[in-house]
Amino acid sequence: MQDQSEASPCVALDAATPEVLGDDAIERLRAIAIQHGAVAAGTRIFRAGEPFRAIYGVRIGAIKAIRYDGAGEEQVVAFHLPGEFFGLTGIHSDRYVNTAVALERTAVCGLPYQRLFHVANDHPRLRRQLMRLMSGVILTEQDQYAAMAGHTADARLAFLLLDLRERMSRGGALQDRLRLPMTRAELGSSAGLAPETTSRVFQQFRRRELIEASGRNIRFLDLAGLRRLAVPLTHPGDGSGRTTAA
Amino acid sequence: MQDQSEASPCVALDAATPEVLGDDAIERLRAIAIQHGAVAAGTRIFRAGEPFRAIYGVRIGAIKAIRYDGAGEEQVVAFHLPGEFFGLTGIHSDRYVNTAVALERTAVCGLPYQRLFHVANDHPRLRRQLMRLMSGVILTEQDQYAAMAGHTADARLAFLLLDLRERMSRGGALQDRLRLPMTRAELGSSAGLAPETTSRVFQQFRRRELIEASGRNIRFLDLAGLRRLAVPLTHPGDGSGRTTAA
DNA sequence: CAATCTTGTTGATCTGGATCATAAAAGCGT
DNA sequence: ACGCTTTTATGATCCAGATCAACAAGATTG
Repeated sequence: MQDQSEASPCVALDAATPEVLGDDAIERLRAIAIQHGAVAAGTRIFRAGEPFRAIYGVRIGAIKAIRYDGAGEEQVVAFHLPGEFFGLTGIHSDRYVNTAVALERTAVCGLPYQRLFHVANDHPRLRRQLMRLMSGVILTEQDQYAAMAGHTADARLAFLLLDLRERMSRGGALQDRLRLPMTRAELGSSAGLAPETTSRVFQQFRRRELIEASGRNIRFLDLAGLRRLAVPLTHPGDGSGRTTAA
Repeated sequence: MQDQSEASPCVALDAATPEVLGDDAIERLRAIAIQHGAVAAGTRIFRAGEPFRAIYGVRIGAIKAIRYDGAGEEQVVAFHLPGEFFGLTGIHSDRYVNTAVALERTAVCGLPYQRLFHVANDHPRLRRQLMRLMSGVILTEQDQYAAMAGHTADARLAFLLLDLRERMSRGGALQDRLRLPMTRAELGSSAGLAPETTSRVFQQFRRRELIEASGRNIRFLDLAGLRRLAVPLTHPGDGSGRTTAA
């Protein structure tokens, strides 16, 4: 458990700073958080059907949440990046409904739900933060849904790339280069597209000089062009004029 | 505000009975709940961008949550039926992100969020219930997403019909007849399909004798057949062997 | 460093569903 | 009951993307 990288500790519940939660809450969260060591790509954090115990935060790496579609075909439901939480559907069902798999060398931390709930009993601000967190997940989910339903392959992937770009540069300035943690097939699956289509759309983006891409390394060349292409997720009146999911 | 029909009062937070929450909590919830009178089809409960004040529960009727896609095209994000809550994305954003429109003569009740939160301060069980509620919404959203992404029009609509059937017979026994509160176009939009396609799939279902349908009145003739067709949402290990979203 | 396996690319073909167009029904207001 | 509007049905055409297939390029492993 050599935590040289203290990046995105579990305690930073959806960017909740000590000022937001108060020192005591942070302290107690730190006490119940289970910092798991880094695991290799392909490791399952939990499987669908297992009893629900804890919600998880990503510290470093990336997670995919998948389901097995009738014929055993894997379907990607969501990606989870550092600073984000997953496993929340378990609260309702008392079981995990998705299977969570590490996409690369990944470290997560667990917040046992019962204990988390107890801590929240003493900290109204933590309660508020939890509600915000869950609401944010609903929002992201809806954004995703709205962006995929009834739109072209280019629009979907442009949306996804811009979304990943925002989420992969948590806190820091937005990068114009990034290394995708997932395969084309996984990216496609999450957008309801065949792997071949995903690959072809990437080629198209390259030809149009919207991005550079060699393997999983992406470089954004023309953000405006991509945004024009992507499904515009207008959240009117939020003042920031932002277009992609938070 | 003549509430002759006390069906699905706002207080029954996701099927939370007095035994679950305790009498006092129920009492206080009742005190803050705002029972709105029935409104006509087409009435907007709130608009995207408006400041968030309350979450809403459907008492009677039905709601569609919509977004306006770039060109002003309306996209249905979700339907809300009696006993269900909506507007929860506002918690995160402090603004409503969807527009909520009554599909038919509809009565809703509002739970002002700040007050709800205050009540919850005194009632741990209500807090737990709220978390469950939000988690359940995330789950439903994901189910929807997984059911739509990368599946055929038949599969999507079969899923939707079965899902609506379950949700429209809250509590009571499942009906084999039901009256859809939405048009083909709205149904299609929520599944990412063109209205024409929706209509054609309905015809196909009729020919195959899976359903009877005259206008918005549906009669289920062959549930097993529909289920075979629909995207199977296996939630493994939940014991009930249920297939559609909760 | 081969040998193997996974991932990514590209081509050819085929089809499900969008789109365009038109007509028949339902609703609905008066 | 009568127009008027909205919704539903159905046909014809077209195209985006799935599917099948083959291969190139990285990764991984012994």
